[in-house]
Amino acid sequence: MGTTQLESVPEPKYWHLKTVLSEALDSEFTVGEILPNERDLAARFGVARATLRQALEQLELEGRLQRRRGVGTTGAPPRMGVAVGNDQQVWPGTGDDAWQAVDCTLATPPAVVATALETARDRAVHIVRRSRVSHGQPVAAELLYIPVTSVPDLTAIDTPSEAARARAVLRELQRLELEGQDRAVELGSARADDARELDRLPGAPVLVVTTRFFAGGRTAALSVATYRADTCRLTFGASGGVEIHHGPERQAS
Amino acid sequence: MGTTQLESVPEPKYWHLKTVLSEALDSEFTVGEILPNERDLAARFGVARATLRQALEQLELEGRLQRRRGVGTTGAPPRMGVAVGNDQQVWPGTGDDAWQAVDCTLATPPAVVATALETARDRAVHIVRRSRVSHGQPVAAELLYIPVTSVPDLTAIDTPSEAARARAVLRELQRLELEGQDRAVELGSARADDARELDRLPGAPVLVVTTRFFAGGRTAALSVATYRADTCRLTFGASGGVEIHHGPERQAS
DNA sequence: GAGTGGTCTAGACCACGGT
DNA sequence: CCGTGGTCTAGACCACTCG
Repeated sequence: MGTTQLESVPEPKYWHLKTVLSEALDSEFTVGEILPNERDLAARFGVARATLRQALEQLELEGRLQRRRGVGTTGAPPRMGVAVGNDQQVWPGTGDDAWQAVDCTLATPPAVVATALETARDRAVHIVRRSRVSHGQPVAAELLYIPVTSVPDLTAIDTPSEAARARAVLRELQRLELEGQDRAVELGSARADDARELDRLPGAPVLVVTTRFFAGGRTAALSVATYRADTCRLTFGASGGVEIHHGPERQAS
Repeated sequence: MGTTQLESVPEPKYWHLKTVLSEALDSEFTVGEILPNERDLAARFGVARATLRQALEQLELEGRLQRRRGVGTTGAPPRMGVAVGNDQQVWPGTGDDAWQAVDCTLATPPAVVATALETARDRAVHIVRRSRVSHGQPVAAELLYIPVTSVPDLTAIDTPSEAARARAVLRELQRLELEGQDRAVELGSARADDARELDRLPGAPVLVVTTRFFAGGRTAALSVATYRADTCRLTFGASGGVEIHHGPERQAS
């Protein structure tokens, strides 16, 4: 690689650093290999640690590396494809292995959820927590809001565990006829509890997938699933997702 | 002798700041209103500017506010829903209002694209650039890679503009029978050219939507679309979804 | 206890948008 | 020109993991 050409508009240092490190990751480091610590790297490049960190943050955001406090910085494997929607629309928990029910509580939903459900603010809803694991790693945490009116026949429960109660609610929900659903994806940052479940620090970037389930002319359930943005590539559609994709570089203009 | 401290986990300052500011945005500021500059805010909260900025960065990531160099920091409108996939699978540029063709070049694709297209590294592809505007704002930039073999009958062109050539390629592509498509969403950071087109700084967070189009048993085209993550909520509407949102025509200032 | 990444400070200068 | 956010520095201390 040549020397950087001096430009009329100087490139920020951290941006140039990011490029250099990215290339080094491609050529000189293997996945999982730990690279020098931040103080050494900063010294090696002749920049302040904060500047070096700015580059590392971007690379972590792009899923190129992984940093763990007390341990070090390692090269990251390519993002895993996580199927989040096949064409068929189904209730949550249907023939599903990907998600695992955790627990279930009965509470009044936050304001945003209430409006999305078109329910009164003070109507209680079931809140089912589920978690999703892929390739041995936690990849998503979900909160499923189900108005009590959607599962009226839910028998008074005498279940051994929270998880069992969650499954009972889902089973009841599946008896309704699903009329349609609706999905949105946006960027967010992990709340404290989600962060813990996803093994990340609070504020870590996440992809929030919001799904509305329609039945009986109403919104019968609302799912808010937060996926680790650094390790996941959300896939929609038929095939099982093949290609990875990082990368810069296009021909010059 | 230790006195046991119950709240032994101190919340980071920037995290607390973020919460306070977020509440202030909800109650005390209207959309578009400019809030005090960073130096004032930092002084007001008794923290260093860098710490204050850490909080602002998160809020910007979540689409709560918008910062522009030389201007200031303003409250942001709710994210706009951007339809990125209806169930029907169609070729790009079909009955299309959302996207606008910009130009078209012929070049060899980057390595990642070549493998995704299952084409030889040195085979040229058409690269069509398109941009998408919603509510008067640029929201996405797209690169469409189309192997020359997908549009063999493309006549030697004598078009007045680059944009016209782009449209010609798309028209030719639409003559094939679309056998299926494949989508993935992941987090990325804007390359320099995309950033310019999206009116953001390089490195700004973007949602990268990769779509593969299948025809004739091959991947006939590959679309890589980068959406502004701060202002966009990608919707995959299926049903007769009730999408609202709001082009709030507030007075220009 | 040693070493790692995470947080925080108090400055400085730069690039940009408006006047 | 001025004021804004963007970049950068050279330190410091904290929280965590591991041997």
